[in-house]
Amino acid sequence: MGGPRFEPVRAVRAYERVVEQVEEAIESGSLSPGERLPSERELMVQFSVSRSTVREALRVLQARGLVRSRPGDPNGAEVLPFSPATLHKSMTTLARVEELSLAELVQFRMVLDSSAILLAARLRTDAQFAEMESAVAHMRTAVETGQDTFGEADVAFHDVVARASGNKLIQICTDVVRSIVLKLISEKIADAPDREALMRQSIRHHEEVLAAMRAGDGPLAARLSKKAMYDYYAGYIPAPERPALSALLD
Amino acid sequence: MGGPRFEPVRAVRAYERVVEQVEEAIESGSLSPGERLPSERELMVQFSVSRSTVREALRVLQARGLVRSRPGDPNGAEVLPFSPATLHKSMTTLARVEELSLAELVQFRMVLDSSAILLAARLRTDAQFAEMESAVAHMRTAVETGQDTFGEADVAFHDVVARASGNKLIQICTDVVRSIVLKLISEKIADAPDREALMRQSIRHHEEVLAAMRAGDGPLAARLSKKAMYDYYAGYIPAPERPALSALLD
DNA sequence: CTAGTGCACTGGTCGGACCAGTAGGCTACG
DNA sequence: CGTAGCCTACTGGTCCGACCAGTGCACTAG
Repeated sequence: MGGPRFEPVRAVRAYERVVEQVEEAIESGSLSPGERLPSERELMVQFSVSRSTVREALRVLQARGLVRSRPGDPNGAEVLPFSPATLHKSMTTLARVEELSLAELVQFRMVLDSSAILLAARLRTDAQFAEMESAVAHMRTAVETGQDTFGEADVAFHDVVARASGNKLIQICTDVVRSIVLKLISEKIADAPDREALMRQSIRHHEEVLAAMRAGDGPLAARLSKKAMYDYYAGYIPAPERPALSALLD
Repeated sequence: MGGPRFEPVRAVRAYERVVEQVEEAIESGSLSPGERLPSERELMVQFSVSRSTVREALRVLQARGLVRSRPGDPNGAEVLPFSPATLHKSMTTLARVEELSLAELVQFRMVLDSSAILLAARLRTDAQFAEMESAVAHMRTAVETGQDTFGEADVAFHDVVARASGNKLIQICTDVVRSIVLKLISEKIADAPDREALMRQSIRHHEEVLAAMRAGDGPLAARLSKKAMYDYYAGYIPAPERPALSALLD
């Protein structure tokens, strides 16, 4: 010990340095969404690398959701506003590769959703509360008239709640996890024999949550929402995993 | 309406189809972590595309954290086990580009951590509980002896808890968000004038949480953990954002 | 049997070429 | 004079062939 600590000189590839520079420019704000990068042929001059290298760098940036390029576009690649698409992508592969069970996903939804409701109970605006009410009303009419928009209305409800929580991270993760869960069990839901009963029960639960929020009782609303989601999804989850789910219920 | 619904024929690029096929092979399990892809020159024969196209596809796969390639390796690219690295990456850029505030990140940690504790209170093994106790003990000795390992021990504690929750998603997200938060305020923490007082208070809070878990009172442990994290981080958060944070406290 | 040396691969980079698109300026027609 | 249509100068997407610096393994010389 003592003596100068030399760092291992990892061979840094040319395209990586291109990625770094562009990334830096974007994250520092000197390149804003909507702006255009120079053309590939221009970039290869500026970075003094070959076009292959420029293209590989652009592929990486594109994979990270930072830019998009369109063939034939007289301008260069477009700098994109951040979207949770890549977050969504990596979480989806996480779910598939890492064998995330449906139970874990639903459990995570319960956590996120109940927290969002707890926050929304205190921080929501009246307009947002009205949105929630109209979403639930929409759920009800969907069931009454036999329309197939129950799911959409349900999603809309939870979207407003997530927005009202004021936490973008909660909002994004809610969105991502929900879409994964829905994709996993969309067929099962459609085939459920007691589907209408489940929907009616769900509506009741949503109304109870709204009532608690109206009364200003955030913790109660949060608890109710966990219970609601548990009741809605428990049927699709293997019995041995249900105890872990119900462990979330106070 | 009526008539055949034609889908817009989005020009699908060659390298994308290569990506899809390899991704499919990996996620379906026919290509397991540790296995090797054929060499680039072999792939360009199998897919009958040029090497440039193969390389662009590999860059995308690499950016998604699915494979890694090393120059000179006689074997092809290596299929990687999933790692939250890309999740971490996209969340970090989210934090930088989308202006995720420190308050939101800490709030999210409070949500994740308290839920993990709620679950761990019921699902933990005795060995895991012993690990938690030893982590807290380590925190204490670090403060007593003036060692700089308080942070590590703290991280170790929350790591055990996340593991004990039995939910891999909670575990991964906890890890990612925590490292981002720590990076954001590592300097501030080191410079805090009342640092030792904060540490002692934090230890007390951890012990209270442990006591509640020992008593089997998960909800209490969860509530205490939220309070603990709030007290520990509130000082670093601008006053106007603190109400949103404390809204999580029951 | 071991230590050293090639060799036959690997991925990384380069340069040049062609294609199918697009956008905008220009021309020719109304 | 205005507009519809073409034309050109770009763009990104793909291909090819070449070279380099590494790596591992087989082979050879000790």
